[in-house]
Amino acid sequence: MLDALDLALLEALHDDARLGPLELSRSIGVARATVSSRLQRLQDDGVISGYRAELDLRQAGFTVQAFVTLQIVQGAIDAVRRDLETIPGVLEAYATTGEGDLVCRVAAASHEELQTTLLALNRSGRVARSTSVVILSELVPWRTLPLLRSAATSGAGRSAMPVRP
Amino acid sequence: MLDALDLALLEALHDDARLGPLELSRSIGVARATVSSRLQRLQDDGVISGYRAELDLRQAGFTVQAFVTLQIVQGAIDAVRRDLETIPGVLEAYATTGEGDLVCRVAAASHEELQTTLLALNRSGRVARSTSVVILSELVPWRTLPLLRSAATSGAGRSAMPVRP
DNA sequence: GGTGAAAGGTCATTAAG
DNA sequence: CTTAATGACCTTTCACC
Repeated sequence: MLDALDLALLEALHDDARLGPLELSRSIGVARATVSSRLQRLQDDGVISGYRAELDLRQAGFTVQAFVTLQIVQGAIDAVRRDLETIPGVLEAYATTGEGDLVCRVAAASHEELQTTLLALNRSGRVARSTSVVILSELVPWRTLPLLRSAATSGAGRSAMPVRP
Repeated sequence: MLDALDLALLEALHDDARLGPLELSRSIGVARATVSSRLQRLQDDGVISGYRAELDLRQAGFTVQAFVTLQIVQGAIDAVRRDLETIPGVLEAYATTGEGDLVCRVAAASHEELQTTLLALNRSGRVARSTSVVILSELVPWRTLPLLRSAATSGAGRSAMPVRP
């Protein structure tokens, strides 16, 4: 379980992943060695899975995104997954419950290009039916911290809150 | 438009956002100053929108995710957006075309907790109908590079020195 | 290219559960 | 007694001018 110090580290690194141990230790108010060991633990536990540069697809010219639900023929999920991997416009894909078997997220530079990508999906031969909804606007940008905050031990669980020397 | 050098930078930083200009210049094979100026341009253009630590929700204990489609009452989108922001389990939300007006992604530590979050969504009063599909497995992990590669000007190779126009 | 500043590692000491 | 945090040391490496 995460405590207040873990959460402070995650919050800081969520804003800027390139902050170093020294800067983190100053902004949070704990020793540098403490920051390092906690970060090591978070990485070893896999809570921090990596440090990534975030790319703005819109600024890169891909202004259209859509959620696509696919119904596929029995037992073809793995084949469809391989097909999806070869289509550049597919940003992510998940197997799901419900009427569709699979939901994927697609990006394109224009509606025409989106249509091309959707046709590529259907051309797979293993796709029985597809329905797509186009994203009009972003209401809540991607975030994970509120969820982590709601689960963190509120200070009583572990020892260290920032203590001034 | 992105060229081969931009793409190489984005690929490297997508793997590890904490690489510095020196290490980038070595792995790509261009001068340090070139890397710095290109990075500056990518950031100024907003293509690189930030450097973030990627958190693994599953490792943090949130093993359940779902896509939720909401139909809402006329003109209540903004009110619903504010409601969604207050619910920690909501990871992201988008206004969409189609039968639903809105699609959001929700995470929870268990099916019980997921149900609690779904109930919180419906309790909003402005939600007419909601349908949710639970994510069973991740078929294609989030990626943007294939799309960027497909659009990059396929000019100079990587061993040759890309020259800025 | 040179320089000042961090990163990364180790360790003895201290405090707390 | 076990676990964690601390501050201080070190060397190497990087970022900025």
